[in-house]
This record gives sequence, structure tokens and C-alpha cells, in this order.
Amino acid sequence: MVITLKDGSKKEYASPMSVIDIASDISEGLARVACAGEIDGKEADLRTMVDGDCQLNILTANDKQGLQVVRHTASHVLAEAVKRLYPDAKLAIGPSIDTGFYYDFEHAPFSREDLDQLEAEMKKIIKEGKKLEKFTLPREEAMKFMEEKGEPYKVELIRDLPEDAVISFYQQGDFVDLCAGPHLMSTKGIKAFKLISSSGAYWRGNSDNTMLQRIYGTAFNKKEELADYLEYLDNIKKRDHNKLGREMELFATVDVIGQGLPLLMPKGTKMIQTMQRWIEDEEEKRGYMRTKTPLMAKKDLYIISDHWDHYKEGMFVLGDETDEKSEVFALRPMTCPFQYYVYKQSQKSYRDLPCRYGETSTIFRNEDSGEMHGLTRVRQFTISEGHLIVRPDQIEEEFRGCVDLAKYCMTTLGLQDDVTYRLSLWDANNQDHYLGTEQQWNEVQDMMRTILNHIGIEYTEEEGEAAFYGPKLDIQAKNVYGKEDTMITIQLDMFLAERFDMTYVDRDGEKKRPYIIHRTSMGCYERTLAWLIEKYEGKFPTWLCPEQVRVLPISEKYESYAKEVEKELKENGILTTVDNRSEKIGFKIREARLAKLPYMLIIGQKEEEDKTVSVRSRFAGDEGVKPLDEFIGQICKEIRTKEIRKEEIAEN
RNA sequence: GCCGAUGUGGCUCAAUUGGCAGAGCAGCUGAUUUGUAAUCAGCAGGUUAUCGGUUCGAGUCCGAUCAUCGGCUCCA
Repeated sequence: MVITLKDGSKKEYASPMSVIDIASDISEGLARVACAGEIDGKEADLRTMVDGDCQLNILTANDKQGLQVVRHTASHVLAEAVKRLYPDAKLAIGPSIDTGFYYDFEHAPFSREDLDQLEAEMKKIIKEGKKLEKFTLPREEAMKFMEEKGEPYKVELIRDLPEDAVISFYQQGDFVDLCAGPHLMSTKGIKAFKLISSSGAYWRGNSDNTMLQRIYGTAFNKKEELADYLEYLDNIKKRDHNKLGREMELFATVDVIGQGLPLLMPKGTKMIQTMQRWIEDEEEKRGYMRTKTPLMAKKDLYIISDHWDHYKEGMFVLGDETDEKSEVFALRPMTCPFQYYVYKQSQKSYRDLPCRYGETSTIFRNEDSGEMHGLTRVRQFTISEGHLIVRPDQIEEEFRGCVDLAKYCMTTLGLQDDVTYRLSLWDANNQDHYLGTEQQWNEVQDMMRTILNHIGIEYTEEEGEAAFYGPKLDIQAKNVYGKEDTMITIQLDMFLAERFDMTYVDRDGEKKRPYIIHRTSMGCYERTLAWLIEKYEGKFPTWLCPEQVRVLPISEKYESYAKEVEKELKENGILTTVDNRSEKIGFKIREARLAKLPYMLIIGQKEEEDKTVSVRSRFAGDEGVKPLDEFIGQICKEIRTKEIRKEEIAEN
């Protein structure tokens, strides 16, 4: 057989060889660092026998997949350490993940001290350098084997494998684990690892199941890489909106007000107001009509919209539901039905469509108590919500307009490169959760795909993420810790128009059903603020800054001139404050830096000259003495054009 | 909702293991009037998240509640 290597060179062997033996044949050095193989582009264990012509690539820990193998093997070492220290612990699953690996155990919660002890045990296991041996068993024997070992979760895993699956195990010394692999040849290949944390996690990700204990860890090829990663984890805390946003007095929370109900402080509010005014104006330019509808409604409304059946758990209900005579209200979890009634106030012609309604809409969702987080997961929030009532022939163009608006918003804020697009589909196995029929869903989902392909955006598809009334294009972004949330959503709905009996009179005089596009142009203001804090590390683009210029007189003598300067700046719409404290100028500058201000103006006078304004910016440092008019012109232009300077984007 | 950790002035942290709640920074007052990262002095600020229990005595031990954090599940 002929093996073609990565560099194009060829090796010929008379009989089948394992990947690791071929690696050894290439060089002993390569065999030592080999983590896995890639046969004709498919990942393979080092023990895999190669028995025909193929393209072979040897993966090391420098390859992403190679590192995954190291981490996966580290998870087995962790499992062995747990079984050594706590023989009663039951094993569940232990995969590698983007940032390392985890392993789930049925056991009492692990403390940090337990993790330290487990780390020490893992070091021992690695030092012992046991070989990992792979073997397979037929289904029944495999189940019996794991039953005898007292591993009920493994038995369940085997039971659920397809009939024809090859059931493989890896053994290192006395420790055996059910595993598809691939794995390193020896535990010695784990050069640097660390157990990061532990927490509860449901068996098979289902909250009806037992809660297991998950231990998270990470592993790297070199000690320095691990140290860098741990330092990185430490550093990103400085960008965490939940910490920085409180420090910068953008928002706060108060025990007695409650979870998920942050107070937006004056500075945070100013930023949101700036964004809101900008977005409302932009939407108006794009043909939206604004509405202002109630924050609550009788339950009757939600019965029509089907929220009562599909979403009641997520709503704040006011009044006694059990008393049939009392009026029951609910705070709105979205604005859709309210805007539908705006539409229904008059009979519409096909000429009236598309009908674009926008509302800066505060909504309420009763999230589970454990879900709240800073500004990204709250119980009351405000979104730039909109509904477009459209004819079938207008769907594509209007959808395209929504995507364009979303992109414009993201680009203006500088967030456009940090997002991924996800087409959220229904779950055909769970049809009770959705309105409509399978045929209708297939139709509307295909329509979405066609539009997205025409627009030419790259997207992934995700089943079970749709709204109950239709598929969504979700624009997703991650926070500094890698947790993903929806930034913007554009949804296509062919069901609710019927439920609300919305119609238009078509050219032929017949009443027809419109389609509805639900969309946000920028999404939730609170969440967006959170992303901005993390993106810019608090050093926002000037137009968004709650304090754009701070005027710093070098002494009391210049206070009155400082006031004049302030007045003139304010007249030009620049957000300005004066620092009148009697501190030394160096101290004032330090304070202004900590406040992450874009500009400071230092007011003083040199010898016989007139009073001067010297400009200091976080972009160019000391810009020297400038005429005030020139400075005002410069900053006004910056605010007007919503310019984002490169320096403003915090380095990763 | 579930598992775990945490909760002491605005912020960062002490309090010798159950024995008088303390410091730095921020704040306020006064002095200083300053040219690019910290002027000096003084003052004020706490029912130790809340409620209850054990104890001669609780920041410390126990219980409940609330909130915050890390996850799981859920979600814009």
C-alpha cells in the first residue's frame, strides 16, 4: 500500500500498519508527539490499522484536533483520579470542549480542595505513564462489563448506541472507560493541565434527570501555553461588563428591587438614550411608523396570540387566575399582538403594504431565578422592536431590508465582525410546541433559506430554536467568556395573521392574509450596552460616551474660563463636565483616564499669552494647544459621523 | 428551577479562629493655586445582606430568606 503524507512524500508498506507505527517509521520524534491521525481527511486513532492506499496526516498537540485528543485523554486521567480517591463515584461522560475538557460524575459536590487533591492524583497518574490500550466488546458483553463495574450511566450509554455500533473501551492500568476515542498512546502525553472549576450538570442535559457533578479542566501542549491561558482568563475579567459596567457607574442592582432588574445609572442611561434616538431616527428614514402601546394587557389578548398556552410560564401574571370573575392581566413579554391591533384599526389595501411598525418596547419576562446575569439576562428590558405586515410578493425585499438595517446598526456600533448568523428552525419531533402544520413549516423554512441564499450571508442551521410562530434568523454574539446570546433577530411568521384575523384587500378585491416579519434592528439596549462595554473595555466611541470631554482648569484662577469653555461645548451638544477640585492637574488627569474619557481639555495660561486650551485625547495623547473652535469642529464631526477609531477597539 | 461558592462603609480588603468592627482609596471640610499618573491636615461614613436561633458574649457557629458569582437547564 502507498501512504501519501502531508508534505506530498510517499511511503510504501507491504502489510497493514498502525498510524503510530507509520509515525515511528517517519521519525521517532514525530511518534513521541503524535496525538492522532487523519486518514483521507477523517480523524483516526493512533492505533487504527491502515490497510490500503491513503492520504495520512499525523496530528500533534499543535493541531487543534491533536490538542482535543490530549484534552480528552486528560479527562480520562481525571476520571481515574476520581475513582482512585472516591471509588463510589459513578462515571458519566467526559468530552473535550473548546476550552479544555470536563467529566461528569455522580458524587457529592467537589470543593476547590477536592480539585487540588485530584490534580495531585492526576499528576501521579501522568507520571506513571500507563499505556492506553483500546479494545472492543460486543454489545451484550459491553453492557455486562459496565454493569459489573457498577457504572449505570455507561450501561445506559451503551444501550442507546445504534445496534451496529462498535463499542470500544480504553484501558490505562486498572482504569477502563467506555470511549470512542481517539486517545494518546500514554498518559505521559499530557504536558500541562489544570482543573478549573466544578458545578452541577444534569445527566444528558435534561433537567428532569439526576444532577451530576461536572469538573471542568483544561490542558495544553506546554506549561507556558497553560500559564498564558490562565492569565488570559484573569485578564478578560477586566472587560466583563458585569464588573466594569458597575465600576463605571453605568448600572447597578439592588437587593430589594430584585433579580434581573438592574438600575440604569445616569451614564448608562445617557448611552442608551443616544442609541435610542439614533435608531428611532434611522428607522423613520427607512419608512417605519412609530407606535406606543401598553405594557400590559388582559389575558384574553394572550389567549388569542397563544402566548397563554405557549409562554405563560415566562410571563408576569397580575390578578388571580383561579378566580373566574376577576380580571387577569399580564405584563407583555413581546409587543407583537399590540401592533397587530394597530394594523387592524382600519381596513388595508394591498397598496398600504408593506406596513412597517416600530416601537421602543419595554417587555417583561419571568426568567427562572438562576438565569439572571448583569445586563445580558434580565427580567425587564427594552428592544427596538418592529413588525412588518407584508404581502407574499414583498417578503424577500422586506426581509432584505431588515437584514440591511441590522447590519447597519452593528457596523455603526463596531460589532459587525463579532457575530454569527443562525437560522433557527422548528423541531419536527416536538410539533406540539409550534403553531401550524409540518407542510407550512417546511414551506416557510424553505422560503427563509432561499432569501438568505439570495442575500448571500453565511449561516448555520439549528433545530428547535424557532419561535412557536415561525423560524428566525438570529444574529448571535459571544461575551468575553464565550457565552453566546442573541443580539438581533428577524423572524418570518405565517401563522399569527390568521389567529388575529389580519387581512388586506388585494388587487382582485379578495381579502388575503399578510405575512408578518418580526424583527429587532439592534435588539435589546441592555444587552447591547453589555457587548459595547466588553468590546471597547469601557473606552466607547466618542458619540456613545456619556462624558465626552472633561474640562480641567490647572488652578482656581482658570475656573471661570473653564465654565465658559464648558458652556460653549454644551451649546454644541457635547457632553461635558468641569473638574473643579483643588487637586493637582496630574491627579485630575489620572482620574479622567480612569473614567476612560475620550477627551480632556486642560485650561491654563503660559506666561503673557492668552488663556489656552490644550487637548489631550486617548487616541493621540497630547494634541497640544488648540483654538477652541477647531477642537469643537473636530469633536462635533466625530460625533456626527459616529466614527469609530481603531484605538477604541480593545485588543483581544 | 437545579448544584456549588460568596455576602464586613461607595471600592479593595483586615479583624490573632466566639471576646471593644479596623485600614487604604473614594467622599466631605479647611489649607494649598498648582502644567500632564496621587499636596497637606482634619472630619464623617458600618444594626457586618435580612430575619431568627445557640451562647455570658456572634462579623465569626446553626437555620431560613434575599442578593451576587460560577455552571446546568431555559432564553432576546
